[in-house]
Amino acid sequence: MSEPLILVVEDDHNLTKLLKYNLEKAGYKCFLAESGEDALKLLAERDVDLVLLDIMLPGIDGFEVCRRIRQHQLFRDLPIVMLTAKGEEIDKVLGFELGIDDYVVKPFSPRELNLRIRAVLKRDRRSRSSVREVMKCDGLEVDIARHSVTLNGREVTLTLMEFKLLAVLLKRRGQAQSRETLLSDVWDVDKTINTRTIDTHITRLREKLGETGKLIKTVRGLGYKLEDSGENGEEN
Amino acid sequence: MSEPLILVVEDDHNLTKLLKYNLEKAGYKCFLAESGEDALKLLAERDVDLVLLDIMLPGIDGFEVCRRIRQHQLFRDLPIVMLTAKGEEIDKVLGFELGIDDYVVKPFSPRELNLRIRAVLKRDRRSRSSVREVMKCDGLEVDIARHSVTLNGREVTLTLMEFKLLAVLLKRRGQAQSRETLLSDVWDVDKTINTRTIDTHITRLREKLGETGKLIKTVRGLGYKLEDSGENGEEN
DNA sequence: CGCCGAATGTTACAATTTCGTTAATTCAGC
DNA sequence: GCTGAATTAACGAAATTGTAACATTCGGCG
Repeated sequence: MSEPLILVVEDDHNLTKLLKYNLEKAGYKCFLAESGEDALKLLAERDVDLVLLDIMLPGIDGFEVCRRIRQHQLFRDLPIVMLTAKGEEIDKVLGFELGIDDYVVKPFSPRELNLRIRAVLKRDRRSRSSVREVMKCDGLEVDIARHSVTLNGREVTLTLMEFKLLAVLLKRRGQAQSRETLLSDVWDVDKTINTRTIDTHITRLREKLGETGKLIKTVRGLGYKLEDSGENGEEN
Repeated sequence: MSEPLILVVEDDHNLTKLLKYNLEKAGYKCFLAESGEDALKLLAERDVDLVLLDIMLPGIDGFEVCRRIRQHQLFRDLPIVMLTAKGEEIDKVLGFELGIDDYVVKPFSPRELNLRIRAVLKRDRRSRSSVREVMKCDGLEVDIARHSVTLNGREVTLTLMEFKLLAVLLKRRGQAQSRETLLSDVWDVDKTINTRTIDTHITRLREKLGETGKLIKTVRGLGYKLEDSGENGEEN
C-alpha cells in the first residue's frame, strides 16, 4: 500500500508549510486547500484518506465544511481531524453530530499531530472493516456485508442460518462455543430454540463446505469450534 | 465505586418513566435522551457506563446511533444494550459487528432487564482486562477458551472430564487436592459420584499425558497434585 | 524382613450421554 | 397452497463416563 493521502485545509501559510514538511517527513502524501470551497472540490478529484481541517477559514468555516463533506455518501466515513485554536469552540468539535474523528489544539507539536493522525487512520481501517468485514480462514472467505461466502474462490450458497452460524464460528475461530452461546449469538433474542437444531445446521454446513467443513470440530460435551489452522488472519 | 451511570435512549415517555424507576431502584443512576442526536451530545458530557438504546427512534435509528458511538475512540468499548420490540427483526450477526452487547425484548420484566445489564457490565469489566487463560507447565499447555491441550506442541485429545480435571490440577499446581475438592470443583454440583471415579480419570490422564503424566503425583491418604516443577508460570 | 490392611492403580464393562443423520413437520414468503 | 428453509423428532452409532472387580503398591508393625 502507498502512503496515505492527506488533504490539509488551512489558510495560514506559515502553518501549511510546517504541516506539509512534517506530514511528508512522517510518510504521508499531502496537498493543500486554502478554503472550504477548494477543499470540497479537491476531495472529489483525489482519493483522500484523511482531512486535516482548520476551523477558521475564509468563507465557510470548518464546521460547515465538515457538514458538507459528511453529506456525501462517499465521504460519510472519511476521517476528519480538526485543527482548533485554543479557546475555540471545542465543545462543538467534540459534538458528534459533525462526525469528527479527532482534533488537535494549536499550537501542537508535530509529534502529537502524527500520533493522532496515525491513530485515526488505524481506527478508520478497523471501523470500515467492522462494517464491511471479510473474514478469511484457509480457503474460506466470509463477507458479512455482502452476505457472501466463497470457498477457494468458488461461491458457496448458504441459507441464512447457515451463514450466520458460520460467521460466528469464524469470528471466534479457535474457541469452543457452547450451543447456548451459539444460540444467543445467532438466533433472534426472543426465540426459544432447541439446542439440537444447531447440530442439524452444523451438519449441512459441513456438507456444503466439503473438505473445509472438516475444520468445524465438535467439542464433545461442549459444542463446536472452527479449527484455527494457524496464521491466517482477519482481513479488511 | 459509585453506581454505574446509564444513558437511556428512548422516546416513549411511558417506557422511560418505568425504566428510570426500575433502574434507580436497582442501584443505577440514569438519565435520558429522546433521540439519537441528543444521545450523542449527552454522551460527550457525562461519563456513561452503559447505553440502553431503543432501536426505533425519531431521526436516526438505534443502529446508526450505535455505529456513530463506536466511531469514537473513547466509546469503542462502551457497553450498549438494545431495546427491541417483539417481532422486530434483528440481525444479530450484524449487531455483533456493530458491537452490541446484548438485547432485551419489549415487553420485558424489570428483573430480566437488570439481569442483562448486570451481566453486560460485569462482562465489560472483564473484557477490558481481557484475561486469556492459558496455563503452562513444562511441556503442557492448557487453553480453556480453545478447549485445547498441547503436550510439547502436539495436540492431545482429552474428554471433557479429563480436561476439567487437568485444568483444576494445573490451576492449583503444587497443591495437593483432596478427592472431595476435586469432585466439587470438576463435577456438577448435584451429582453424587464415587470418589474412586477420580482415580480412574487420573489413570486415564496419566496415560494420555505419557511421560508428562508422571507429574501427577498421588498424595497418599489425601488425593492428587500436579508437580510444580519450578518457575513456569501462567501467561497473560 | 515379611505380613497385612488400606489405599491406590488398572482394566473391563455396562449405562448413559452425546452426536450425526435422515426423515418428518412446521413455518414464512410469495 | 407452493416451495424452500428452519426446526423438531427419531434413531442408531459412537464416545464418554461411572463402577465394580481385581491387581498392585505402600507403610506400619510385629
